[in-house]
Amino acid sequence: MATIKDVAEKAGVSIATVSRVFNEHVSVKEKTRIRVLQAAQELNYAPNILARGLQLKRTETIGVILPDLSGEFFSEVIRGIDEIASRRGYHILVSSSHSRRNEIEMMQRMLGEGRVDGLILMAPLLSKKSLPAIAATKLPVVLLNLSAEGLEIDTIMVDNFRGAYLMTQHLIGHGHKRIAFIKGTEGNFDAEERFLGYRTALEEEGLPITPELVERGNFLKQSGFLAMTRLLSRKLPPTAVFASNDDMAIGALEAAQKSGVHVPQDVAIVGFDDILVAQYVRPPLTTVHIPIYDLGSLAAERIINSVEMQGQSKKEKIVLATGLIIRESCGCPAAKP
Amino acid sequence: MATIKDVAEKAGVSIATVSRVFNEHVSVKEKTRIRVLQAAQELNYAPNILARGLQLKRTETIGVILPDLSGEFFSEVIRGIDEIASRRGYHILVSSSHSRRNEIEMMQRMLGEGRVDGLILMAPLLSKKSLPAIAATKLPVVLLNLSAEGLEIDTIMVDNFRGAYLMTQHLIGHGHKRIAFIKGTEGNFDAEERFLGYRTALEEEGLPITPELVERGNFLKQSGFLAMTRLLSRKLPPTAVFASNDDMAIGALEAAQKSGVHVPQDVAIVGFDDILVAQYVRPPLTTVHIPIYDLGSLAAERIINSVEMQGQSKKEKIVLATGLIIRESCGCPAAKP
DNA sequence: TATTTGAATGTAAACGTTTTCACATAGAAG
DNA sequence: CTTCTATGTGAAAACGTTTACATTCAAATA
Repeated sequence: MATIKDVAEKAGVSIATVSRVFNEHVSVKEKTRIRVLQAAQELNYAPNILARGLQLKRTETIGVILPDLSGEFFSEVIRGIDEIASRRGYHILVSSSHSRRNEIEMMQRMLGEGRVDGLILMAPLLSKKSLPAIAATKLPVVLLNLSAEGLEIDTIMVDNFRGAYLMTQHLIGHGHKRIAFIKGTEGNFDAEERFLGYRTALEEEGLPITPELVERGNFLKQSGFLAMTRLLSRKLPPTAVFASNDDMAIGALEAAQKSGVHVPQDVAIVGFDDILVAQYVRPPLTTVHIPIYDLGSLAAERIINSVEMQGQSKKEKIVLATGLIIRESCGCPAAKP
Repeated sequence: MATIKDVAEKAGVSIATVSRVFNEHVSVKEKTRIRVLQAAQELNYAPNILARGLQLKRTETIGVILPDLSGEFFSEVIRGIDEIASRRGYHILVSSSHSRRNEIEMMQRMLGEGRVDGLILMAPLLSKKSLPAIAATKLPVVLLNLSAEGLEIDTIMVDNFRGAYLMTQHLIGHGHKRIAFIKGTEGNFDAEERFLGYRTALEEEGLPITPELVERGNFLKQSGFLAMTRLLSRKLPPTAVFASNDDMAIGALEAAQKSGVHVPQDVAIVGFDDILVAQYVRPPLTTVHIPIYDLGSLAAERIINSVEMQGQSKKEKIVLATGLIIRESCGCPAAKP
């Protein structure tokens, strides 16, 4: 690869001048500017980003740590991030963390290595204890779907609580009294918020929270299937089931169909996330919509602003609204989108 | 951030020694090793990757350029890449190109800037003319789904031709004589291969290729819908429709249902890709399965090997097998997976 | 003409590493 | 007591940039 030195030599100038040309400095004569550009062109020169980054302490790269790279959810988030990042001239360095220990460690590494200018961190398993460490970092960080109450950290969240609350109310509105809940991964922030929404709605309506109607799950389809199977075997099975995400809801749907239980006639099933498949499944799934793409694009927007203001930007807590998507699996007559 | 110098000072050694400790050099006394590690720990030191990369001319990062970041397809590819990359200690730098000009330019930049050790390039719009430039690069490149016949470039492809060929034969086996085809994006490599498979099968069976049964499309659902609408308005409509991908097939399905045409009784519809939704749609879509995840993981495997052998590795052309997934939309009686 | 000014360019230090080479120390061999 | 050989460590160059400061040179001013 050609270096700035080669270009300087070929153009008969010093490396300083070449640098100035490439950084669009004012004081360089038009004639030499052209000569340098010409030489650079011929040598196929591109400034080495590492050397530049070392000098400037900027890399024009933002790191993204996500819990998992599979599934539609995360691809949407990445799409949102990438769209904004590339529009503003940034690159993105993606990593997926697979465990709790991993999350922290990757974060530390990314921040310490000087590889990225800022970090978008979606770490639903992160414990509250590690948050102060994040707040203390010099590098800008945006937290996705994780509360950092009272700390100086940018966060963007989805209104899990409200979504779950509204959905539960909707089911109650249908006249259901025995509404089961399939929880998400233990310790996962979103999972807890959603459960809270469910509980609160029940309490407000004066309905009991029956432990035998609250099942464990881990956000995977399979666990929804199993949870539903257990629910159906109860002496008094539920008349409605609220799964913490669509994948589990679809698993539950399959379990019901396998047992000859009709949805929504015998039991209503609803989910959360509004993934693409939700509308193709039979019956189409009533669910809570999350603005996934916006989650990513907003995060990118904020982190880049923060980077360009050198961390002087005011920290914000943004909560994105969720909304019910009424389809057929809750027992409503077929509704148009 | 703490630098190697700070650590050296704190530990009372030279920076060379610190460096040796972190690179697991042999000749450093156990006692000083511990002392250095201790100091590093206390200062929360992590080697600056830019400085190291500048010196070593390695970044342990591989670049990934994909045509678009939306949709299940690309998220699967990325997942495959990331899985292998992180297992082998590499990071991935993701970019999506939105146009043909973009593709080339991004590639050039990534390669020139020293940012990545190797590049995984999925650029279905890349013209053949730019391939020699790629072959000439020092940095390892793996091409995804793009033929580089006769050139010294690693490529990994999916057997589009065979998949389309088999699927067409399958439809012929059902007794169809008027089989329509909805093409993919003009100039897209996959699109062309698939069309070729369709044509070849028809020719071999002595069936005519009727121009009025070959419709344009662009791989988006909407275009499948429109193409199907046009097909249904023909004097002699097709009895089977083969869409170049599942998204368009699903669009076609919706068009048929909207016109009151029954699938598969009145017309069979099949797709290509085997995306997740394909199995949830009614009727479940018969399609061609592509090992998407493997495409990514194999690419990562190869590029990293290539990087670690400093480009001395033998270039290979790998073709991944595709296979029919028979569901109900082709008229076969419900088949178990 | 001699001096000042300002624009254009060059010189060299700095960024944080790795690594070659040289050096110091200590024990082994003569 | 010298000389030799390991063994561990340090000094300094190199990687490719940016930029503060120094220099040059021509035009403007006195």
